[in-house]
Amino acid sequence: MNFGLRHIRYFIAVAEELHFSRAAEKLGIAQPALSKAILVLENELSVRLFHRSNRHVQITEAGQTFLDGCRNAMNLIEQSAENTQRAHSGQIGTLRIGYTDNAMAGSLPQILKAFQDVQPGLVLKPHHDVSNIQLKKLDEGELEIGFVTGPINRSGLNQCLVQSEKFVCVVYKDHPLANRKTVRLEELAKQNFVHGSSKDWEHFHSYLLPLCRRAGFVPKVIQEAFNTAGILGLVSCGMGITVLTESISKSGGTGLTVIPIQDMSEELQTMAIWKSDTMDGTKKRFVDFLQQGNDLPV
Amino acid sequence: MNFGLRHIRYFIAVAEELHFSRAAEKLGIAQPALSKAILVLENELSVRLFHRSNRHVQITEAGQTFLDGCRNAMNLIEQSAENTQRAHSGQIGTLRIGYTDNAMAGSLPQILKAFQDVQPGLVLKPHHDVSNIQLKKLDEGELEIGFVTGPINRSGLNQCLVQSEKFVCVVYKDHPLANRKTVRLEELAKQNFVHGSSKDWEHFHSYLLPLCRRAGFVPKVIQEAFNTAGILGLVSCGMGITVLTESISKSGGTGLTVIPIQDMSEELQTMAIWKSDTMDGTKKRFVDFLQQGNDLPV
DNA sequence: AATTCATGATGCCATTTTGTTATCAATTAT
DNA sequence: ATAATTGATAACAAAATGGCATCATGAATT
Repeated sequence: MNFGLRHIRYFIAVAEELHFSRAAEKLGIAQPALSKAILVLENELSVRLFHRSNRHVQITEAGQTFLDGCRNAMNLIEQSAENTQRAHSGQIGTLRIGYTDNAMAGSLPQILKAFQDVQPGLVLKPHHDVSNIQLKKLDEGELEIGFVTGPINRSGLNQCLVQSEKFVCVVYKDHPLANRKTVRLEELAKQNFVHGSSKDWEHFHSYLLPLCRRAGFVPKVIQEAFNTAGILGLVSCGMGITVLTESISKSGGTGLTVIPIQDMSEELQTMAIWKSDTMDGTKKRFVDFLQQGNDLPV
Repeated sequence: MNFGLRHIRYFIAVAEELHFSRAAEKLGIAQPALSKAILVLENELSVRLFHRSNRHVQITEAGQTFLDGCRNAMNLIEQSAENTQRAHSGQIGTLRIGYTDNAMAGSLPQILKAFQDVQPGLVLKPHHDVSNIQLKKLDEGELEIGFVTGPINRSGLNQCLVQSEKFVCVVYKDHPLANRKTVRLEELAKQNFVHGSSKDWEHFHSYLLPLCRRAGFVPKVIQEAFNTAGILGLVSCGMGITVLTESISKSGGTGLTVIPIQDMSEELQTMAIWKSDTMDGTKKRFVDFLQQGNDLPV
């Protein structure tokens, strides 16, 4: 098997014309070159592909078999080269996108929808993961884009602000604070907190806890849940209160009261984040779409 | 699209190893040659296929797309080359075989069955045609093998005797001759004959008529039919008599009597026949199988 | 029968492609 | 800081491909 695409192209031409001189002309080469190329191919396969008399050329049965295969292969390769170029320019492809509860409760759905409208050739595969896991998956190439709680300070990653939300206090509707218009953070010092589990929510906590510490207390956590729905469920049945962000706290359903936190200027930022090397076409398209001007390289 | 199978092979190797030096070693070439080949491929496609840092090589998304296509194409080509060789050696393929009523009523079914048993990879496609048409189709490459009434005297065709049968007289069961043990050919001079239509049966007649002429008469044809079944049908309902061969006259069913013809040494020969150029593998196998020693080249 | 014609094969040389060795440049590990 | 790893580059060698002139053969023409 030591022939090339060139031989295959020539073979197809001869099979189509059944005439060496004409096929050679069509290929833009001289007839002897074509004769030689076909001979090489025949030797390589140890198969006679054409019956040639000096009057007529006809394809052998084996030649016909080979022709079918060659036609398919050539189409496949051409098609594939085209797809490759489209994948390169980002017209087709797959984008694995990580998201947090915060991102999905906020502006991510609209972003994905809008992007799909502009780039219908791309398949988006969203994966729900907390920020830490997303960072790991980005590193290991299991995600192209993450939507995480930020900002992140890590080299090799670029990011872009997607949303910024105030923290709010969520209590069950019979709670003493339930009818307050606002609370101050330090008022929560003696409350029982429901939190996300330490391991998975470490990232979120790393933004919230310093603020509590600044307000002079460490939250008294009496219960942990694995996700937002779990936290809000525990809150609504009276286990305690929690602090989340505006948009996500809306998803809790009845039995809950959301109270703005007074004098708290810090917001929880959700960032799109991606590896700055390996900028493939699809990723580039998505990032360009996101940025529309407001890049924040690390 | 000006790259070759070589580039594709190299690309697959690099994609598998994700390491130029190792891939080169595996391919049995030096690393710079491989680097250059991949660069050529990338330029040709205008697509970066690998992200290379000095420490790691990873495939791009576009590269992955191309890899899939290349793998398929390579498999296809390798598979196809193999099939081509098998087709050449006659292990696989198709054989279009023409046959006359005589051949099919005689030994052809056993021949085809026996050949299929020995060469299960070959597809046999039998076509019912009178000898003339078969010869034309052989010429035009629409048949590989014909089973015709012979012998044939034509250059470029080889043949091989398959069966040789006595002529017999077929009459309806109430016919005056019906209870005779044998007849002589000249006794049929005054009988009404049912024949095959002149055009299609010309070939059969060209063997039978000279024998009648030698016996001193020209058959009085009162009815023509298109095929053997038609002839025997007309005979059985009393339209006349006919002369056919032993085996085929057995297929006529009731109402008919078959009478050997006395003192008639000539027999109707059925020959396998094929073009002597264009000896493809499948045809060669079939011919070798048929001959088992007794070739009759023209 | 002799001649011409059509057509694929062959020999020889030029050009292009492919490959090798030595070396560089950049990055990581020690 | 130094050594090691690894892909890219340069210069040259080998192999492949292509072109031109010519040959060989069988068919068509005279």
